[in-house]
Amino acid sequence: MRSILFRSAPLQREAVIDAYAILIRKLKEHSRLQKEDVAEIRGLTLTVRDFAANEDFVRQGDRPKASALVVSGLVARYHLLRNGRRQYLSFHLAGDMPDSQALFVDQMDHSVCALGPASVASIPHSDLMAAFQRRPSLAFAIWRETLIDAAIFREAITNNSARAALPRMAHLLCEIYYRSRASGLTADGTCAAPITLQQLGEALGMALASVNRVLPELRQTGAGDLRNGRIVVRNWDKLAKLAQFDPGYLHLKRQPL
Amino acid sequence: MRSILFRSAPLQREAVIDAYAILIRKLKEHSRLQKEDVAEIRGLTLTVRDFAANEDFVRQGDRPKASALVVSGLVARYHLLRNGRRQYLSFHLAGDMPDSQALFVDQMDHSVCALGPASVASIPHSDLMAAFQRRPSLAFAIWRETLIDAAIFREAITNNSARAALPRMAHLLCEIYYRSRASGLTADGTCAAPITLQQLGEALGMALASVNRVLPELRQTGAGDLRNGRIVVRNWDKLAKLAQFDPGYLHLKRQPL
DNA sequence: CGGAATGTTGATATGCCTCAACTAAAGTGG
DNA sequence: CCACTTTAGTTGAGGCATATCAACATTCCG
Repeated sequence: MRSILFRSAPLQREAVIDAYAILIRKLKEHSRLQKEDVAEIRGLTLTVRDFAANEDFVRQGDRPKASALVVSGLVARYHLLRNGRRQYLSFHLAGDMPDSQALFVDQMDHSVCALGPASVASIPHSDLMAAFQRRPSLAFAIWRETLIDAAIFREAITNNSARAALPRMAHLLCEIYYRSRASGLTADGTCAAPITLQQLGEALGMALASVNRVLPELRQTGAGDLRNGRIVVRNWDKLAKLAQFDPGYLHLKRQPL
Repeated sequence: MRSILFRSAPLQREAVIDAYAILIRKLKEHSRLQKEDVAEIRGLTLTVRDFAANEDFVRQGDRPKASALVVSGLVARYHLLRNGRRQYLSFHLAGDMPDSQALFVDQMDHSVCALGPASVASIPHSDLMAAFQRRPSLAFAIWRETLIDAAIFREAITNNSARAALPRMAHLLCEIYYRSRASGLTADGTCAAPITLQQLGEALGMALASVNRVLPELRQTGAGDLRNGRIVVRNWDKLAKLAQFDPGYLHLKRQPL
């Protein structure tokens, strides 16, 4: 857990500037921001830190005094069960605030970790609360963000409870790809998704062996794939149909795909 | 769908007064309310309606202009799948606001229905937004409410993905009972839960036949039961242990059970 | 270069689903 | 109020999807 503050100054400035822009961009995906809102965001104190793959930055039971903002990389929330098993709950891209709930709920009921190497900014709750007082519309934008999170959780309940292995896996790939695309993180029908097969199983409620049977099956359909830490979409319509994927629940601006 | 407005006046007044008290009580379960917050709540326009069992009051695709507040009875959120199957997502007791997300997310991605007969109050979004402007702390209390909802969704992901049938069912009973108790809705170790076995299966991602095998199995442990639309807790410690139930995620004030 | 993490594949077991037939209860209309 | 219809609950037989266990290949990383 190295803080970027210990790096060379130019790099730090660059990273911090990016972080503001990334948050602004993300909130604009679903909310209208006035100039004043943007100004408030730029007034927030951001401290960017780099994390290695599999490093936790929030743990179940913590009482954080700051909220995280993903600047780059992929992070995930997960429950830790008694038997040591993990249940991954959601994945978060650049611009996401994977622990914004800690603003109003004292104790973390889950952990958050980096999946691959990731940069995460930390924003003091006090800064956010002060900004909310001055600009309620900024609070509403972040509230909306947490509500979309909830919609993603709901979809995960349905996905893991009501869909067979293949469509279930396809649905998760659709979701990550669609959200990546909305955030401008895709290229050539691919996006980064540094998820191991073990983790994929722990997200979908499947055994590792099953993941290793279903993923090649999905590959063979020619619709899409997950390989070398990247999602590859070969035929979006086919993949979405296979997954019964309807992006409405993401509440993003509709865009052709 | 009969509006209580068509009933005799005294009944209406009684119901409306109850509804305010119920919301105030509920928010106090996790948030501190100042006198001014309570006054704002009492200034909201509430319209109470009665619903029959299985009646929807919000539908997937709707763009509601008012938020619902459960006054009595049990309601549930659910996804409707292409094949007509339902996936129940969460259950809501008196005091809950099962569609508060509609305040900031335009279109409903799920439906809400009454499970048994239920009374539900409707609060115009405009009223709520105006109250939020005057009392940000009230907005934060309701925000917190939506964040606890999200925690319940997360737990459902874990429950339906990582637990076998018996503990899974036990966990849901624990949750509903624990929340009922926090809201003062239990008596003699029982609480109302007008859920059919079919619906129980559609909440837990289990086939009806499986529910009909696992429920008697749970009954035989002597820990708890669901019968005639009521949850019966015979041995809380045993039930909670069986379910691996840890109420932390509900973020309520801890209370001995 | 060695060890750990990740990915692959096969054999076997089993929990849960599907299908089906039936009972019991509840609600409805004559 | 009773016959009828519908909904809810029960139970059995059989099959299949997915878990579990195990051995091994591969890649990553220090």
